[in-house]
Amino acid sequence: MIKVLKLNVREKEILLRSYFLSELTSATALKIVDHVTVASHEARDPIFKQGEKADYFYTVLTGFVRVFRLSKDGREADIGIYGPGETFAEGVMFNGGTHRFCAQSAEAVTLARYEVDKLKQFASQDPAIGIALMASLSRNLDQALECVADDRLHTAPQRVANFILQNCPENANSARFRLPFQKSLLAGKLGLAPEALSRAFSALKSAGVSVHGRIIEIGDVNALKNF
Amino acid sequence: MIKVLKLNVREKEILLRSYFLSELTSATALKIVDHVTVASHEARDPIFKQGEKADYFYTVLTGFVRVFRLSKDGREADIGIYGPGETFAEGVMFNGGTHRFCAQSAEAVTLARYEVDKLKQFASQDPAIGIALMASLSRNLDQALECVADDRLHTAPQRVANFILQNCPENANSARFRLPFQKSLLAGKLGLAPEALSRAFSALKSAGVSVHGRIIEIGDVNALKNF
DNA sequence: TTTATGAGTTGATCGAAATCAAACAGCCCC
DNA sequence: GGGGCTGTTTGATTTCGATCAACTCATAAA
Repeated sequence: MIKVLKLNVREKEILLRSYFLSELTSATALKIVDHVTVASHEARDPIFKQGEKADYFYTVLTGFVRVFRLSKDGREADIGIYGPGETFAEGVMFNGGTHRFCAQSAEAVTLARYEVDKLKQFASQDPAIGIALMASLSRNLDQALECVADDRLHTAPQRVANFILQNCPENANSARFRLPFQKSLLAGKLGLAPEALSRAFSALKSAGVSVHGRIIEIGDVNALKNF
Repeated sequence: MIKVLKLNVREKEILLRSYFLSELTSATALKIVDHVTVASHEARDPIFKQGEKADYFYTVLTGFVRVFRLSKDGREADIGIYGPGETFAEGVMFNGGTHRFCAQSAEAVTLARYEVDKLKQFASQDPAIGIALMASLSRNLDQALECVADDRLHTAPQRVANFILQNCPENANSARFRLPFQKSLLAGKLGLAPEALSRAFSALKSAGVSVHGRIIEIGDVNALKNF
C-alpha cells in the first residue's frame, strides 16, 4: 500500500542532506524540494517493476530499498541496496523512460519522488542541477563497478570482510557495529545465498570477527584486511 | 608509447558521432572538440592506473580499451570493454580526481582526451553539456548494473549466448558476425577464464552456434534465446 | 503453556567454473 | 621449411558456492 503526501519538516531535513541535494545551494535545493512528493511503502511492497514506464526517480528518506533484476525463470539478483540519503533509478532520465529493474521496500520505507520530466526541465535551466545529478550518477556507477570487481575477484568470506571494513572507523583496530538490515538482505547485496553468508561469518571467526544477531564485533581490523 | 596530437578530420568525424557529443548541438560539440587532444597507444599500453591522479577522461576513436581492477595479489578483473564512440572514466569528474581502476589498450587505440577541469567549467556554463555527460554516465551505469545481474543470474554459456544475441540483427532468425576483438578479451568482459569461454562456445553448438576463428554463425536465434 | 511463523544456522550433496597442464593452430620471422 | 611466439582448445582435477533438507532460536499469537 502506498500513501503519497507532501514532505514534513523532518523529511525535508533528511532530503536536504542527501547526496544529491546537498551538492546544491540551499536556494536551488529548496526549489527542487518544492516539487517532491513522498511515498510511503510497507515492508516488501513493490516500488516499481522492470518494464514499467518510469515517471519518477527516488531518494530514500528512511528504510532500505532493494533493487533487483527478475529473470525469466523467476529468480532474483540484487544489484543494489539503497538507504537514507541515497538516490536510485536516476538512470531512467536518459534510457527511454522505462525501468530496467525491479525495486522493492526491504522494510517500511519513505521515499522522496522526483518527477522525471520536471527534473529534466530544471536541469536544462540550471547547470548546477545537472552537475548534482551527475555526482549522484557517478557515485552509483562507481559502486556498481566496484561490485563487479568485488564479485569477480573475491570469495564469499572476502566480500563479507570488505563489507565489514567499510563499516569500521578507519583508524581503530577493534570495532563494533550493528547491521542496518537483515542478513538475508546483506547476502543478496553481496551476491550470496543466505547460507553462504552464514558460512562466511563462521570463516571470519578465525580473523577475530564475532556475530551476535545483528551486532558485528571486529577484534583485529588489520587481520581482516589481509583475509 | 603515447603520442599526443590534435585531431585530424577523420577523428573529428568519429568524435562528433560519439554517444557523448552526438547529444549536443553541433556548435556546442565543436566548442568542446576544440579542447580535445588525441592520444595514441600501442597494444597493451597502460592508459592509466588505479590510484593515479585523473586529469582526463576519454572517448575511444579507434580500437578497444580494457578497464579493470587490479587486486592486491596481482589478479585482474575486467569491469568494461570500450570501443569506438564510447566514453569511459567520466566518473573521475566527481570522485575526488583519482582513478579507481586501471585502463589498458587491448590493441592499438586512438583516444580523445577531455580535460576534467575544462569540462567541469564547460558543464557549469552550459546545461546541455551536463545533460550529455549524464546521458553517458547513465549509459555506463546501466551497462554495469546489467553486468552484475548477468553475472549473478546466468551461467557461462548463457552469458555468451546473451552477448551473441546483442550482436545479432533483431528480426532475422539466422545470422553471422565477426568478433571485434580477441576471444580472451571477450572472456574477461564476461567474467570468465578463456578456457571457460571456449567450453561455453562448445556448449552452444547444440543451439546452432558455430565458431570459426572470430566468425560466429548463429543457425537459430530463437533457440539461442531460450538457452 | 502450546503453537505457529520467520530468520538464521548447520549438514550433505551437487554442479559450474577456476586452475593446472598439455596439446594444437596460426602466424611472423629468419 | 623449421623455429618460436601467441592465442585457443582440450583434458583432469579441485574448489567454491548453490541447493536441498533438517534443525535451532526467537518472537508473536492462540
